[in-house]
Amino acid sequence: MHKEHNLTKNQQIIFNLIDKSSEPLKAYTILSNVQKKGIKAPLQVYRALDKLVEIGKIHKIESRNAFIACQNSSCQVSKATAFSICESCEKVTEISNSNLSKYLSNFKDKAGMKYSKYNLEFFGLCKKCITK
Amino acid sequence: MHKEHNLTKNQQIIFNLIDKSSEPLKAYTILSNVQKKGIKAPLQVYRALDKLVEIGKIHKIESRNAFIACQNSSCQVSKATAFSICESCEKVTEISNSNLSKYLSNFKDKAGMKYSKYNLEFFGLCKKCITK
DNA sequence: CTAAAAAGCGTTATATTATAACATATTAAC
DNA sequence: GTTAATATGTTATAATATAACGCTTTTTAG
Repeated sequence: MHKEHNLTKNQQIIFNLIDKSSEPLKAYTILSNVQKKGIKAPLQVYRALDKLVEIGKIHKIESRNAFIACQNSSCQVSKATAFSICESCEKVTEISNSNLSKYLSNFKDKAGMKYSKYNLEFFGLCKKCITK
Repeated sequence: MHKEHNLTKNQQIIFNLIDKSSEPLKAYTILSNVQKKGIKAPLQVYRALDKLVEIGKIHKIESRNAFIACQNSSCQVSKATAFSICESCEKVTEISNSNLSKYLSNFKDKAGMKYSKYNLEFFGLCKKCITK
């Protein structure tokens, strides 16, 4: 079992929005969607995002500057993340593959660097978009 | 053999700067360093960067919004990139490991997506920083 | 060759993403 | 119940990136 994080009000509002979204959300999209709930400033959004990323409830898709909810119950802290990104429809899916994560977590480069984290983004066309 | 790209003046100026740098450079750092050479506006920098990325002469480190020269003669088009990033000194190295690239290029996820590209960033502490 | 297409350039303005700084409030730990 | 840590609200601003326009140069195909 992992530590339960009791989200604060702002964190909960923002997590709920991201969690129910079918696509990654950008910070200012989030802002415009939560203004009716009293979150008025970018910084309020970024602070909540920072915390949610830190505790692994959401992930940042670096190539898109957007955020999605963690779809992988085992990555409570986001130290090993992999995503597939459709370059046509922009659908993003978190990849949960123990073979892949094992391979990458054990990867050693020749420079002798000690890795504590990785992020992998695959790009291509999803099934739907291939046939278009 | 791959296609030789003749860089234009702006592209060459900017590539030279990135290539001789020991660390990833940000767009506005680049701008301030090439103003004496007549490149005055952000867009001139971004256009050159876009092209240099497209032809594989440089790569963007997504987590840092910064650019480094390709250190891997075989990746003329940047479709398969991997980097190690030291979270202490911010040193970035391009990983050139045929086992890794083979593994990732052949990776198939269960969603049946066809991948044409990937980018992997490892984070940790480099040898120097571990002992500090 | 040479005309047409493609790529690049220079410039101004502006959009988008993210953080600094400061005062106050809430929560958790002892 | 005081203290330390975390979170909040707010204003301002920094940092990153693109839109739109007109013009020039280079490449390509006939």
